[in-house]
Amino acid sequence: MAGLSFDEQREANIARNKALLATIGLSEEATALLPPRAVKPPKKKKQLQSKKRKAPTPEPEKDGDENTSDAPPAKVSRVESSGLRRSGRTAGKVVDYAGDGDKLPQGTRTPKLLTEAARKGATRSEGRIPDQRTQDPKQYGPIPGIKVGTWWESRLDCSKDAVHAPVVAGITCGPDGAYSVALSGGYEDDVDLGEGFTYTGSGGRDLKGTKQNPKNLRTAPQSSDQDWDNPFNSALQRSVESKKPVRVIRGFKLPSIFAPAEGYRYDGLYTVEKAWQERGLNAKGFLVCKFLFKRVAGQPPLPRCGEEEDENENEDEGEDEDGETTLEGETVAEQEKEPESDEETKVDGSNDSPPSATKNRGSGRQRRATKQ
DNA sequence: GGGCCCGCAGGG
DNA sequence: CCCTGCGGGCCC
Repeated sequence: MAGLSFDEQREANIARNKALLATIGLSEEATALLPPRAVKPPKKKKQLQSKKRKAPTPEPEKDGDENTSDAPPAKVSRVESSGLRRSGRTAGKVVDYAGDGDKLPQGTRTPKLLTEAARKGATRSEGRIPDQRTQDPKQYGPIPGIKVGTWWESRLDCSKDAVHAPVVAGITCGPDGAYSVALSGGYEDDVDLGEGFTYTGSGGRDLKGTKQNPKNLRTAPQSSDQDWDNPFNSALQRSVESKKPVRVIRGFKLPSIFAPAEGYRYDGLYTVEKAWQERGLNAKGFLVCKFLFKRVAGQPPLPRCGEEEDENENEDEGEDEDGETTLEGETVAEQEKEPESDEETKVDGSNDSPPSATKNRGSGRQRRATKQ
């Protein structure tokens, strides 16, 4: 297996990944049916580029300022507020979360509920992201108060909500498997069918460059084999055995119709069905660790492309597409305590009313295709 | 639009 | 304390 061209190798890998997805009942055809608008017509790019940022505080850092959390509950809508952009490094620099001293006691930490907006089920995270983490990301299953479909502008915001702690890393390790993973592109032979996907592990990247050309990067192209000694990969391997659910977030860079147009979105819980190794799409064909994920049944349907939560508030239980009588009731486990609603009839997410979004942002993010 | 630092959170 | 990791902004 050395004579394959890049494209041939790519096709072979994708075919293999799809075949594995088929073993858990997922096919591309089924995926194509789901939404009315699977294929996205070319859209006209709208400005949307500027990352409006919630106004931090006029004063970069002021000592006094105790408990910043009492911020305005309302806030609402992600008003662009025109200018005002996250001035990265040069500006304030010291962002100092945790405000003054008061580091979390680590062991025992008062839960401290999220803001009203969060509990109410805001699909957007604006205005309610805590300055410092209020919940423990090192727990399996859903994060209390964070609904499926919650969206963040950045990985750091997602981290603050404890859904996926690392800011760069894609996998969070735990004793009985990974707590969470992030799908953000980066590997061309990963296949995302929404209800399931294949995922590539960590390691084998040349972050420090070469001796002659030293670098200090956070991500880089594959330069060696990935192995199971890698703590991230082994964690996902344990997930296969433990069957513990893994929180999944999809990022805007993911080349998939299930990727959010912007930012990062919590897509609920998945289980890792299988772990294996295969040749990656590297010129040298380095080995990569791969994993087969399957979405836990009974969760809100995944939005496609630009359609986040739309207005479809309660679409009743019209058992549409894939839903097909799954519902298992308690199968979803503690997805949330809602004893009254016997059926899944929309557990959470989906409802809510988008403040102003209306998201037309189709953001065409074309399918890969590069790398000819 | 690509290259390049550099901050953040976790683990060893 | 050092290193790693599917970010992200800035500069070129």
